[in-house]
Amino acid sequence: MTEAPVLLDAETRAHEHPADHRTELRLWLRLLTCTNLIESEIRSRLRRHFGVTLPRFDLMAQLEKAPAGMTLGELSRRMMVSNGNVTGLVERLLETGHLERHPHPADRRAVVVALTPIGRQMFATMALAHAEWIAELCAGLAPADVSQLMRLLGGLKSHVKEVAHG
Amino acid sequence: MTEAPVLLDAETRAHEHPADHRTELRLWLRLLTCTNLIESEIRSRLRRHFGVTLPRFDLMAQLEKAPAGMTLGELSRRMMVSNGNVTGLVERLLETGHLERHPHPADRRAVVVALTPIGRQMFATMALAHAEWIAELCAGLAPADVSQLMRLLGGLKSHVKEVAHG
DNA sequence: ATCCATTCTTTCAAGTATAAAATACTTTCG
DNA sequence: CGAAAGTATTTTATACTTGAAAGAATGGAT
Repeated sequence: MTEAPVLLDAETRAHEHPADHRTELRLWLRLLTCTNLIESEIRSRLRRHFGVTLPRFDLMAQLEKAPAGMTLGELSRRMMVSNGNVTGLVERLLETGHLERHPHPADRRAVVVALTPIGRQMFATMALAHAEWIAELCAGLAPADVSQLMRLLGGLKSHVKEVAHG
Repeated sequence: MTEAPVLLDAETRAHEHPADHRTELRLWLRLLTCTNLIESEIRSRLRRHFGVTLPRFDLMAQLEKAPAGMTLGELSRRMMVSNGNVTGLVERLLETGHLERHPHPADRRAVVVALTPIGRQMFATMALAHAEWIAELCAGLAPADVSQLMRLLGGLKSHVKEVAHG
């Protein structure tokens, strides 16, 4: 079974000697760990300080950026979650008075939801704390590290989008 | 409202002029987006190719690394999810014959679960595909980028752990 | 030997999430 | 106009997840 060493380009080599991709796996694991650590810390602080869940905070954050409101489908796309999920989240936020519904001016299928004044006020308070928490959690990185990370993750993000949807 | 410029250390400045932390927020958003994009792509491929959910794959991946099996608590810690969550996942994997239970040799409170031969075989197949998918999704990064990212995320991870638990 | 804090698992309720099918509406084009 | 194609939302079913509480077992201290 011994073979003479042969020069091969990268693609051929990958077919002949299937790489174990160990490095990429470790990177993915670390990326996942970082995200999970931050996310669960934020989740528990939101609950402790404001009695709010992270998905609800995220939904309100999207609406804050659209003062005129947004359709459920638009919310679903921006939050990168399923339609049915958004329906349920909106229902609960309507009950608590943070959101209000309007008919879509042009499209009778669509519903537009927007923050109520109370919801907007509530979100403003939470967003301030949230930004400080994120900064605190990222404080281990020097400013140069932050921009390095932005750049590298930007490249990763656009490549993943290509692979996934392209 | 004009003020004479004053030299302040970082902490004082943060109190006087509460920073908006825009950069850190953008970094967090991008980190989250990258993770979610990859995760949902992997999730849908696992379902399409193997009819398996990501949580179940993750659980099997932990058990693969411990041929003698593992207690539920240990699984819960390594997967960074709640105890009750693991109980449910294990139940379903027992039903499908991928896992088996043994009493813990020394501790009667604990339950040890391990992959069955079928589970191990199944996981081996999936793990191979999974590693290739991750490598494909990371292919946008040069090898130097990968190690840069590893280093930067490593720093972030340890700092977050300190802030969260320390 | 008994108490007690801790650890391990299960259970429960509420909430979050997906996928797939169903329903309702709009636009386009014949 | 009216059918077809496409878009928007809801519904349904199932699965995942957490947080909290409860029960069983352990190990150490008295």
